[in-house]
Amino acid sequence: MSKKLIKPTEAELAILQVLWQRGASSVRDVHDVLSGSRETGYTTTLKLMQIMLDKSLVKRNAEARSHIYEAGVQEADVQSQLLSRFLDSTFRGSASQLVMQALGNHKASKKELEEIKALIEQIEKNRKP
Amino acid sequence: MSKKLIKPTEAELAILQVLWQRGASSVRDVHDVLSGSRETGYTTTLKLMQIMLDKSLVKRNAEARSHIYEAGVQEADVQSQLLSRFLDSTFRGSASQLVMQALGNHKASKKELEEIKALIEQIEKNRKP
DNA sequence: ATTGTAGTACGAACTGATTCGTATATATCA
DNA sequence: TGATATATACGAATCAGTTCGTACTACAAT
Repeated sequence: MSKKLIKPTEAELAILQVLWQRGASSVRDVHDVLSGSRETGYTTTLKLMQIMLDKSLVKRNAEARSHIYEAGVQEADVQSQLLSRFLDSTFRGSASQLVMQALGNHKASKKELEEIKALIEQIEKNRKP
Repeated sequence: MSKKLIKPTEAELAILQVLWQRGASSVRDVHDVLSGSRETGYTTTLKLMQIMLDKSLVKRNAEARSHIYEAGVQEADVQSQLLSRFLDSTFRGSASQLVMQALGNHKASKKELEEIKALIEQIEKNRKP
C-alpha cells in the first residue's frame, strides 16, 4: 500500500483543519469557521473544496442539495509528511534542533513536558538491544 | 528594533541554506551547490538572488565583476518565524504534538536525546518559582 | 405560480513565484 | 586584436494558487 504524496496548500490545509476538528461539514459550515480568520467570499471556499475533491484531499456526499464534505486524508499522515519537508528545508534535517526551538519558544504544559520525557525514555529503551 | 516579517519562499530558503552553510558566495557557487538537488538554469538562480536582494533577504558586495552575496537574515530568526507558522497551520499550535512526531519519526542520536531531556529539566526548573 | 433564498458549477481574472531568453558588459587568451 | 567565456540585468512567458462573478438549479414561502 503506497503512501501517496500529499501536499496541501495553505488554504487547503486550513480547510482540512476545520474538517478534522468538526468532522463532516457543509461548505457553509467550513466557510463560517474560516470567516473568523480569513476574509474571502463563500464561492472561494466552495471552489477550493471542489479542487480538493478533485485531488482527493476531501470526500463528499452529494445526495442532499447541500453537499457534505469530510477529510480524505488523515491528519497524522499529513502532519508527518509536512513535518518531514519542513524539517529538511528549514532545519536541514536536524530533528533535535527543531525540537529545541519548539520547546524553547513555545509553551508546553508540565504534563506535556513529562509526556515528552517519557517518550524519550521509551526511544532510548527500545534502542538499547 | 522591530523584527521584520520574513517569509522566504521554497526556492529562496534553499538559497539561504547555501549561504548560511558556505558563507559569502557568488551566484555561481550557489548555483553549483543547488544543481545537485534542483534542475534549473543559472539565470534562474541569478534572478532569484536579485529578487532576494530587493527584499533584503541577502546582501551583496558588487565591487568585483562577480558579485558576492551573503545572507541578510539570521538563520535562527527565520527558523523561529517559520516554525511558529508551521506549528499553527499544521499542529494547531500544539508544540508537544509536533515534538512527539518529530522525535518519533526522525532519528535523533543518544546525545541529542540527552540534550533535549536536559532542556526540559531546565524549563521545568525555571518554571517552579 | 412567483419571488426570494441558498446552494453548486465553473470560467476567468489576478497574484506571486519561477523560469528562461536575450542584451550587454567585462575579462581572458591565443 | 579578435574570439571565447563568463558575468549581470531584466522583460516576458509560464505556472500554481486564490479569488470572484455569473449562470444555473432546487427549495421554501407568500
